[in-house]
Amino acid sequence: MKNNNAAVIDTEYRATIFSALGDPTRLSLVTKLIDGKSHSITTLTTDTHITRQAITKHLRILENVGIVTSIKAGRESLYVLDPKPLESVQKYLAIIANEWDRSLNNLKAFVEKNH
Amino acid sequence: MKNNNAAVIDTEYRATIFSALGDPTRLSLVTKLIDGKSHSITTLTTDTHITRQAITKHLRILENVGIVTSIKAGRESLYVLDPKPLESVQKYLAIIANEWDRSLNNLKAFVEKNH
DNA sequence: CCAATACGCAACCAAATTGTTGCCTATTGC
DNA sequence: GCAATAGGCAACAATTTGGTTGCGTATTGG
Repeated sequence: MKNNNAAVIDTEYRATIFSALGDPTRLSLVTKLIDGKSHSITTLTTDTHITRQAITKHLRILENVGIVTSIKAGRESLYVLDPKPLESVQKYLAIIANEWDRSLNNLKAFVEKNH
Repeated sequence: MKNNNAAVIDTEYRATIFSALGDPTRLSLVTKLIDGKSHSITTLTTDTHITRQAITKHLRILENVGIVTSIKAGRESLYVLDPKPLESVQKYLAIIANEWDRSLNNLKAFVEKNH
């Protein structure tokens, strides 16, 4: 195998999650949705300086990567957080931190062994 | 206070970190740097389908948000990972997951109390 | 019942992103 | 010493992003 394909796919997937979180508007939408309740688009637009349509686009981006889900309720579209993708990348970042410590310890051991 | 200002600043900061991670090329650069060692730009460009200049731009983006640091060594520019910003957003995501659980428990308690 | 509310769709725009190429300078090792 | 190596800078192009406005449809509550 020229390149670990599963790892590449994971990288692509995680990048889409990070990318979805990489916008202040979307990140504050996520924050608003932490309460576990469902919120309509209009509700999520209040206290915001941008238009409902812009918020709608951001919500679609979050929905496309699975960070939120939506259901129609009458004339409203209700959005709820789904933390699974967030947990996924959270664990990934935790692993990086662990790997980092391991790498530093290995370097330290190497240096001490050869001093 | 119309809006929690510190929270907004944090949101902006975290969004820049997530945005830096929100690109497959940059995410794989981070992966290559987990070994704790320093890597030159040319080294980081091998096994990549894009040019050295493109890699340089990505490294600058990572450097601007503090995920990597660079030092000049002769004719080389050596890059090293700095996991602090990653730990910062990792903890943030962990908090979201916790808040989520708390919110769901509160909802459950509310429903049970009023059934 | 009908005005107000909630939202979708599409066109459009400016700015940012991602990549390229060309060229130049500095460093190194044979 | 000089060719090869490492990388910086700038200009350019294509695509994506983040936002707007205009307008249409569906639902609702008084």
